[in-house]
Amino acid sequence: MRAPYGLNILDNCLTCPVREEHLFCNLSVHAGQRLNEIKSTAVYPKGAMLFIEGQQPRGIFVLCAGKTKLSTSSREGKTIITKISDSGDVLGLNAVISNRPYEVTAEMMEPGQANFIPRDSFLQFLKEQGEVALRVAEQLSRNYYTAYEEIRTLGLATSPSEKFAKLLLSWSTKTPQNDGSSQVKLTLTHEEIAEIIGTTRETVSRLFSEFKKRQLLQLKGSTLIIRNRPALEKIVQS
Amino acid sequence: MRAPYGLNILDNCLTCPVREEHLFCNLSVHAGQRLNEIKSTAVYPKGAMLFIEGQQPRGIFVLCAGKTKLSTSSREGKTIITKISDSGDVLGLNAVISNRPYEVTAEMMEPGQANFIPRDSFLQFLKEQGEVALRVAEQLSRNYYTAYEEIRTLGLATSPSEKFAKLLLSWSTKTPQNDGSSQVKLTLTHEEIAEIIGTTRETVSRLFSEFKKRQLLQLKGSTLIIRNRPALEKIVQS
DNA sequence: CAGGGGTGGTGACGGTGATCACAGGCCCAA
DNA sequence: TTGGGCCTGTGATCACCGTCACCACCCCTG
Repeated sequence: MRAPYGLNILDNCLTCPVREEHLFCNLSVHAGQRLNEIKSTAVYPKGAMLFIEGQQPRGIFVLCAGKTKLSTSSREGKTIITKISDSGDVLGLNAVISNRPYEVTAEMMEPGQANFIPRDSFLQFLKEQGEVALRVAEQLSRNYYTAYEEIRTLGLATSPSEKFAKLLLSWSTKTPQNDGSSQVKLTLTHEEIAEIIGTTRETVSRLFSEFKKRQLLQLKGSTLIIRNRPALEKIVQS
Repeated sequence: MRAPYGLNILDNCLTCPVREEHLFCNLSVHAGQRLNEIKSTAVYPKGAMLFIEGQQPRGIFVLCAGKTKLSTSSREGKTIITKISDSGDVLGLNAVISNRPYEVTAEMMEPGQANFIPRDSFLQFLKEQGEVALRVAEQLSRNYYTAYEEIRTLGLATSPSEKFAKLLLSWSTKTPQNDGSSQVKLTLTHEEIAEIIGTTRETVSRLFSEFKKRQLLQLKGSTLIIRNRPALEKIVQS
């Protein structure tokens, strides 16, 4: 019996869309074998925490199925979501490489599956496999650019509407239609969107109303239709 | 004739405080020699731009003398300063490694000197020298954590006073005195501080007044005396 | 079917910080 | 000495958005 998603990193690689950033795709046969020896697979329910901000790094997680919410919180309970990770993403890499505590909390947003590689085995693996070490450096560099984009969003955009528009655009680019609009399945609550753009649930709610009124977007059930990208880009301006 | 600061990376290494994060200190003799072959040194006036956000990466800069302001701007002209770099720091590393445009602008805040290593030579150098590649990965990882700290500051701290207190504390930790206070030479204008914490010059000015009144800090000429760290920490709370 | 938890809409209110405006200070160069 | 930049302080104003409050859903599960 077999889960519909691959239980094996290499298998999974074959089924997932080809993206260079998939750290462990297209490895040499030998490296792939070693990888399968040191990894273990687990299934997680919705709400499961892969790791929590501040914990010592136990290892890295390679997401096979399910979305994961990466977030960081202040003591008073304010939370910001820094990234929604998807199948194929590698989580906890920075913490493991630099041996510092996990800088975020990783929580499953839906039932899913992940491969786990313990820290020691992984570092050992890296020493043996030069080609993978290079991939890791590139991945770290990508993570850095993502973080920087976040800084620009939080620091340069002043109004919530600007950040909201930016978020909509980032969704929209993934599913372009030929008529200029695009559709996205909306899986986030207003609360979660608020935590992404750093505002309150009420404000997000009002932003949806406003943008609907201004014909920038449209909601059909849980699918979000983004009309008028140019207008959104004008709001963003940066 | 010789500048007071080292013209040579290795010389400079000897004169600068010993910190592991100095990428090119304590290398093997061979690696050091290669490094000196591919580097070139230049002196820069105040206001000089080492590189500008969006440019293709030409190479990395190792700062020998002078402070550098790293910043990113939006189209409308709003600017945030993400870091003040000091002697010993390596600039442009991420861009060079990942071959993406510089993500920030680096501007000399005072006259200074830097070693430049062209992209191609540097990448070649990395391939030859495994030990340095590892250092680079560690440095990238440190950069990432710095960026993350920035995200937490911008995203989680709500009021300007919170961010201001946080900034003061980050200065204060560098120069602890035995009585709990600490002194810092204040080299930034209110405008620049505003760009660091993402607010306006006027607000910074008012914050200084307020904090002086509350006995949190004191100004003697251009030296800033930070009294009462605990109170500042209470303001930060996160 | 009722009850309840999670979610979404919307009104009212008030604090806060951005914006504008202006005045005084400092430093350097002519 | 006298300008003219830049920097700093501070008042007045006002839009905006966070906060609180409440209600209407929707979808469970009992």
